[in-house]
Amino acid sequence: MEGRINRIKKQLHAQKYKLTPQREATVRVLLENEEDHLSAEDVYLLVKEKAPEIGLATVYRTLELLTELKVVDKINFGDGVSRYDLRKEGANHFHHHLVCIECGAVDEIQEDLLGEVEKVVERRWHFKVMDHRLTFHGICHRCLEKHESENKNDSNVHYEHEVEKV
Amino acid sequence: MEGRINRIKKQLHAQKYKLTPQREATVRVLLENEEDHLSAEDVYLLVKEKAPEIGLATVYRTLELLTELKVVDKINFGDGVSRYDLRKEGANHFHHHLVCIECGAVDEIQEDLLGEVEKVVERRWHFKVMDHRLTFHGICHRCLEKHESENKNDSNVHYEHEVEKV
DNA sequence: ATTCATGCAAAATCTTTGCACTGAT
DNA sequence: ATCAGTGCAAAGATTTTGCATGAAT
Repeated sequence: MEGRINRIKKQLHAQKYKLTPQREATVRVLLENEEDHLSAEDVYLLVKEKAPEIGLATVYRTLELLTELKVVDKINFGDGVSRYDLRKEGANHFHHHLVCIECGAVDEIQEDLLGEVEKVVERRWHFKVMDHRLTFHGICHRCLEKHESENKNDSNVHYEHEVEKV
Repeated sequence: MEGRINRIKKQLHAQKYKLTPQREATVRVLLENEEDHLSAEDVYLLVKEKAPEIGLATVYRTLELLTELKVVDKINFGDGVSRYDLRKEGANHFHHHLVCIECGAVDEIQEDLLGEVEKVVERRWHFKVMDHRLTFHGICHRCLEKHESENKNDSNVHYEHEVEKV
């Protein structure tokens, strides 16, 4: 982990930015919650635990900076907030997401599934692909399993019979 | 076009909603600007031309309703606003987008390029895919062509020689 | 009459900005 | 002394909500 912080530090220096204590605390929070998709507010609250004096505006400014440097990706799943997702080191593509429409869980796919598709796009649409965003909406494996066990007992439930409230 | 409006009307009625004049005006604007990716504000301004008394809140409520009915898709390209994109009739998948990072143009791909990829996701991640969002970021064919003609004259420019300001 | 939808304005959210101040060269 | 970076509060922007009014059965 120290290694990754150091490399981010170098990236900052290369562009004449400093790794201030506030920025470092923010980066650490992102590294420690790599699996999650934190909003700016989420990051702020977590950073506050280590560095209580930090301001929300600084968090926003840091996240913007990290987005510029492509250390994180700013994503949007359709609720009103932007979320920030650390890039895997050496990843030249943005990983994909599986959003469960039942429980809201967001899982990640690291593999690049789009190699062939990108070739098609470059050839057929004459479009130079630099990056991509791919999100699937559907039902996650956990919810699917839950349904299977429920269905053992529910196979002849009739919702039409629901009692109307008077 | 009248046919499409009628079908949308039926979809509304099926869910006990009415096609009020305001809703109809909103739908017409969407149909007339099918190629674009209008924000709520954009829609509001266009609807106002036909029905000047309409309120912005009604436009928001109508767009929300149409999103629920899957007549439109609510999308987000990362600027702060939601955009609304009419679904092609009969399309069971959401079309893809090509966003140019130079000129900002957004082109659409109607073809479904993800059939194989979705099968992989369902098998390998045990995830039931219901819908997807795919956006490529890169350089569109217009900008690429512009570069090619510029490069005829620019092939030996050296940016390192830029003069520093004192 | 009742119910659904509307317009307006106010409120709520999320994000950005202005400004005075601090801390490191 | 300079200058990037910070915290705070205010402003901005987008979207949602409360409520009185209006239209349609």
